[in-house]
Amino acid sequence: MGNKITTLREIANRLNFSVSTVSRALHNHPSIGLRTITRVKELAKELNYEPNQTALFFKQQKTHTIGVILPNLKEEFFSQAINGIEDVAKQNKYSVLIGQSHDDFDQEKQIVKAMKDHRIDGLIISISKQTEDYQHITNLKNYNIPVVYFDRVPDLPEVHKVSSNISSGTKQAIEFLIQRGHKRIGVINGPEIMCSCKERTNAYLKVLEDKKVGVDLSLLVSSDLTQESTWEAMDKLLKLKEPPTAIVTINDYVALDAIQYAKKKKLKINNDLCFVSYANLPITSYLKFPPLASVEQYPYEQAKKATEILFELFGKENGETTELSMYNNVLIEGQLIVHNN
Amino acid sequence: MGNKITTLREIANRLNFSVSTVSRALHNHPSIGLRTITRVKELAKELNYEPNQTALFFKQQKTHTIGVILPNLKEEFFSQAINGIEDVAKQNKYSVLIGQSHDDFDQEKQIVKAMKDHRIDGLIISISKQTEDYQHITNLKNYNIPVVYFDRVPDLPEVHKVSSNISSGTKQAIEFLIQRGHKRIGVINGPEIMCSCKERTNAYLKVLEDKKVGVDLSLLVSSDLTQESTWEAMDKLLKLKEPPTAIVTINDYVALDAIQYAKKKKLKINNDLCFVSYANLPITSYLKFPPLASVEQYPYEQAKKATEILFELFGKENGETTELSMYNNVLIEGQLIVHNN
DNA sequence: TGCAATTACGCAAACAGTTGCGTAATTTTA
DNA sequence: TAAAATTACGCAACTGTTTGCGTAATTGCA
Repeated sequence: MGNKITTLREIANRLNFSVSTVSRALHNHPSIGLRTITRVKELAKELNYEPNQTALFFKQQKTHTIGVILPNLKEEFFSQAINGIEDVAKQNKYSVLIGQSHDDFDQEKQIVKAMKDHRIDGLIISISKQTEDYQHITNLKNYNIPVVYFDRVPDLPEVHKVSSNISSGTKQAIEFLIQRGHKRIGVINGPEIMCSCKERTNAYLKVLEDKKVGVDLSLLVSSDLTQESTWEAMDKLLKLKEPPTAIVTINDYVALDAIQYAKKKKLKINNDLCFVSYANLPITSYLKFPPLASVEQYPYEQAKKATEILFELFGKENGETTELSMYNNVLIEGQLIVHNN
Repeated sequence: MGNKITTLREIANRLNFSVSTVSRALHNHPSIGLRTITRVKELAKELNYEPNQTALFFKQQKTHTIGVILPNLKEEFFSQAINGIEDVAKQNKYSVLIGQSHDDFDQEKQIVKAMKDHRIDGLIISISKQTEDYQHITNLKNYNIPVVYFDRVPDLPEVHKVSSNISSGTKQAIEFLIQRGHKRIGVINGPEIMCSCKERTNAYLKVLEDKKVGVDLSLLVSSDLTQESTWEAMDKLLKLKEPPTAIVTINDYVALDAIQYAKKKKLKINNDLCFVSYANLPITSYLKFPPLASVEQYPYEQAKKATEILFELFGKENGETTELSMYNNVLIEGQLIVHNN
């Protein structure tokens, strides 16, 4: 089927009209006669004409495409986030270009560059755990590409971001454990460069203070989110003279690895040692030893909100948004979900 | 930062050259003098010139973008597949436009249309479980957009496809169960319109025949992959006068739901009732009651191979590939993985 | 019948880049 | 010193579409 793709010119030639007349006819421009409009539209339908979007994109300097960069799609947290993004994008007739950084800074930079070259209209990004330097991203404003960060957001004032309220989530988690009688509560946090981690630490300390529970800084350890690193963190905690009776982990995946380690050490999960984490992944319902509770962070809503903000930014475009108050910094409230199986 | 994006014209104007000279200078065209090349390149670097890819794409009628449509990203099978696609795309300096059909035929059609409008250079698709009619996809050849199906492939001869060898996988699964003494082996298959399901049924029947095990067709039930449907299927199987002692399910997710149901019925998993499934998801290692074994289907390799085929097709482009022998139909061998926890 | 108003359409530029062809200027060769 | 060869660059077309402006043809009205 050597079918040629129909263009305006094709239609114009066949009807002996100019390309501009055909274009206007298809758009019901008032300056075009009814008979002409009818003839053009008939032939257009017959030839199955569809405007070449790439030409349009090129002309109007818009690609109707948003870029999404996240650490990975394997974690259900992020695949749910994608749903939120896709839904909003679809409503606005936008397509989604996707890239996984695999938590690698260089890959993240590469993807940003590729997306910039593709002239995406905007970017939604959850930064890699290695990312400390945001130039490759902030640089996008030179290309008039707005950026909204979500979940893993940088600690910068002049950016748009949506993230989970780690403080309140942590408060819920720790208070839950204190209420159940725990006094030595360990924390397996993530890499310190992730700004949510500082927040988690601060919130932890504040709750202990408020509740008059003594603080022991050796209960605070961190993992780079790999299994080995989590096991090392567990090792540190369990080797303390007074090991914790409960552990809060940065997310469910780390919790799973930590639980596995505890099991290997013959500890009774949620008995000798309780776990609470963040994310509340659906798979936990099938798990042998799920965390006792998990802070639901509503990835769909976070991502949806981030995308909505991006589309708002498309609307503005015009003036300088240099006023600090113009930057969105949305916090989504998490909620502690207690598992009962 | 009202930074304008630098164009060839900008450089040309500043140096009093023509746009074409600048373009050629940047490409080291032999007809351009060395001094000119140097001056142009200097200014280009200074102004941070980067060619407008959309203009290029438009001119060469290529978008350097491949579309990927799959049922969802939530299933780890598909998110691993995406990795295979992304890796090959990246090597070829291509970007990936993604869309989830959510197993809905209409959404699938919509996404195909959107991607066609975006003039993707090629499509990789794993069809929705509702899809019986492939016109919206085959129609893409009118736009010279090659398509490669993977995993969930249609039963058509004149298409390129990569899928798992269900027959051999099923053979391994059933023989494994027979070897362990099972004689009444149930099957929870997927919707009949999925062509892998027929294959699974046929392979099942063939193995039973080869091994001289009697066939009872009431042991063959199907689920539409939702939890409710799987539970109904389980209900049918367990209510048989002679219920099965082992069940093979179409994938791990269905297995998990089936196992949950069996548990509710107070059956001892992998004791009263054994499960074997397909996919071998990593999460099963954390599970309370994982299937006894699962046929690994290598989604990364499947998707990678599909993408490689797509890029080969980009190479051809030229003549009609109407010869049936020209169509790729790759089967990836699965392997039964026995879990031991 | 002549002039204004209206209708109906085409020309060309614009978006950013590439490229065949043409040509002026310079250098080489006879 | 004139012709030939080479060097160095510009013009214009092309990708498909939209749109400001201009103009020819038709109609209305006096």
